Amino acid sequence: MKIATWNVNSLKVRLPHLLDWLHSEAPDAVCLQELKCEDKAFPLAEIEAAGYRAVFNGQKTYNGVAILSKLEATGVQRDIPGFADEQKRIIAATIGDVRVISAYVVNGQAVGSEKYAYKLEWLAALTRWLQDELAAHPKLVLAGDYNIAPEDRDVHPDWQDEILVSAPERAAFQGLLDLGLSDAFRLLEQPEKIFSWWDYRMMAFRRNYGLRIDHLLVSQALVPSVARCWVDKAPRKLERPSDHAPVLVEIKA
DNA sequence: ATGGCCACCGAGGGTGGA
Repeated sequence: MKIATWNVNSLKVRLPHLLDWLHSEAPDAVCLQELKCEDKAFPLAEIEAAGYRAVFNGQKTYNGVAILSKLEATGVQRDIPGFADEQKRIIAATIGDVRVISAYVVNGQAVGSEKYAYKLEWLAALTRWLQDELAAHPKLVLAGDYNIAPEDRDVHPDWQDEILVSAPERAAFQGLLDLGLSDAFRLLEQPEKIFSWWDYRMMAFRRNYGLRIDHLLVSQALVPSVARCWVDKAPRKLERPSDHAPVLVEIKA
């Protein structure tokens, strides 16, 4: 089973890239973030024509998440239960025997800002909810744009901002790992300087000035089955790309 | 020179992203 996460930065703009990529990579499930479209504008017909079902939680202009899958998605949950939030950042569904969550973590803008406080509150609520999800679903993948680079090796050294790498953000990421989740990417040998996001400016992609902020966390029951985890840089090289590249994990049957 | 790009909304520049 191949599961992917991809912040598409506008589903409308990136739909041609997404459809081509679904055809070439044929993932079993894809978690999307930053749809930036309302549910009524979701391009369901095009995605179904590509051989995928879709569940989604969209909003106008900002945020928005979806899960595409070849098999039917059941037990769909939108948003974090008990956490009042206008922003559409979570959708969860069961595909086969795996619980899949597509998460778009708050960016936070700047350390100490109101948005930063919201980021930490949101992550705390996510972590509380994940305890219940893990208890109910031993096989679970928490996939998404975390807006956190977990370690220094996940950051190009020229990154000067505190946001995305601050100690409280990294502690929140560790809090998710402490639930019994593992960063699939770090379960395996990896090359150095692998990133999942590159700024549109400064020729950052060409220079590989990036951050690894898109992650696939897997529950303990899945750890022995993780065969491969990688970033697919190909879509980032296309004309008018998302600033994020998709990240994939291969899970043995 | 403390920006540079991209997408959004909406009709032009402000906001947000990371």
